[in-house]
Amino acid sequence: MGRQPCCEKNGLRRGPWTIDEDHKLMTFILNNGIQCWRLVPKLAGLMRCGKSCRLRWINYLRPDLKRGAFTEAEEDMIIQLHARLGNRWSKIAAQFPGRTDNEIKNHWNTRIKKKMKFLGLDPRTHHPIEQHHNVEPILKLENGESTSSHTIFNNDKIKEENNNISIDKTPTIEDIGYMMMSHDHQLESCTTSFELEFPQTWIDSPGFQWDAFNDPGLSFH
DNA sequence: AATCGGGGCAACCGCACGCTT
DNA sequence: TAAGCGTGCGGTTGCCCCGAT
Repeated sequence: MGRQPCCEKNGLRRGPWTIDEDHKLMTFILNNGIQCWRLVPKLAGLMRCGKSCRLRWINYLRPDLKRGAFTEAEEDMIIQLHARLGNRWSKIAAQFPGRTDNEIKNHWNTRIKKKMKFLGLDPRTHHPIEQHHNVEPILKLENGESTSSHTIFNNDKIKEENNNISIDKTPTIEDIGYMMMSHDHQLESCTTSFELEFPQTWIDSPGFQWDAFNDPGLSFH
């Protein structure tokens, strides 16, 4: 015997919530609290199923929700928690008061995953995608060519424009980020390459700037 | 100005789990 | 012990917005 659906589907509204529905749900919950989600829509006068009401409340209407973009510290923490917990979004969200599991999951899928791939890390395992440590993140340039962060870092022209960066050391993520932020021209030549530090150290770097990857001239694979 | 495509986010779906009967 | 029920969770979908063409 299969499970009963959580509600009768017939006659119930679906899709985006209206302001009036939000108002009804919020007023009801603030006045009466939540005893049984199945009863909430009936008592609140809503043509929604209880499950939909619960989701709307948790993800959008709760007064303690924190709005706005994720900070770099939050992103770093999400990555660390994901490495430990995997896709247990509710457990991860529990560490972020005011954030929802849905919000964190969406942020992971739309932003952090891409950035990890750029760093040569598998978002599922947090291990390098390649077997070797010298994984080169691949960048696509405006002119359609592909290159790597190594190439950018070792480009003579960029070196000239970033003379505050030593070329005799392994670049830090700050170095790469700085150079990528100022990258507004196409590469003309490649020079010697070097071994990158293990990518995980980039993420752990306290000065790591994700914004470095928003350079309009670059896109991620 | 119109169209297209991609990104981001809200919401839905189905399953799992724990509690009750 | 098994069935029913309510809720939570994670994956997926669909829609809207915005930038590019």
